[in-house]
Amino acid sequence: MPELPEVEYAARVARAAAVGQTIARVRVLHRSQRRALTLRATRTLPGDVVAAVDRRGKYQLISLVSGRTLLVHFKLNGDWVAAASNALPRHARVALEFSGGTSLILVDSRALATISLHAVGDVLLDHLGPEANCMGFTADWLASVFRQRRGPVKLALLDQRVVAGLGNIYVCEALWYAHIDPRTPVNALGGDALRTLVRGAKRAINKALAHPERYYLPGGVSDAVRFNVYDREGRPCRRCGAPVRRIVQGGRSTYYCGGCQ
DNA sequence: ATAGGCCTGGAC
DNA sequence: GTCCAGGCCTAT
Repeated sequence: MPELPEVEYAARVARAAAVGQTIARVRVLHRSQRRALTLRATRTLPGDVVAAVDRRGKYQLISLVSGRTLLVHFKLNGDWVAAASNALPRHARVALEFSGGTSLILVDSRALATISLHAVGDVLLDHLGPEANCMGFTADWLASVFRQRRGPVKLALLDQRVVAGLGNIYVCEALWYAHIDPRTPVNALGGDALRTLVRGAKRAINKALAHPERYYLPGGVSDAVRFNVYDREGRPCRRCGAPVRRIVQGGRSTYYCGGCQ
């Protein structure tokens, strides 16, 4: 599920379920989780208290009263389930159990999500660019970054050092809003195009942030989800009617309108 | 720059 | 069976 809007929504779920709670036990339920969250680390968690939950890009930071941080990344399929009992949902991978009897459970069908524990004072996520939905993400910033890079704009926007929080869907949508061909080399984009691009990205993100619940409906995605180009290969562009095309860039699908982008 | 790996499930 | 998947890391 997770791109920036979904992670933002999930962080709210985690915040409501965990802040103020004392960790009683951490259960690692899939061995892939041990790569990031060692047995040694999990043993030090009971007794610590959750102080805050924040989002940065597609990461979540669970701050503990001890000053340590649990850093969470959902990758492709991760999500939180707040549970009131000991019953584990399908695909439960890690359970943070609290002293009051509730728990916060990482569910992740593909088991690619990671939770890692970091010491007091560790510098985290300093490689990330400005947040896609914040003031710091500007055309001037893009201009300064693109001056020293090359390659298609689609791949540049997926790079979290350039802008934090955009994934494959919203990069495609942002470029559609901006009328920009995803294959355009970054050095070919002038100031006007960059301003339009920043506006397009914020529009795509903010539209999704306004309806974060849409990915969480049981049984799949709701009818309210109407991407303009993502996953619409062959269907008419909602703006000009030309068929939406799919190409592969960096090994991943890019959708765009061949008529108006 | 590109491929491969991590994992599993769903669509075909 | 095959191919695909909203991410990121490492190796070539």
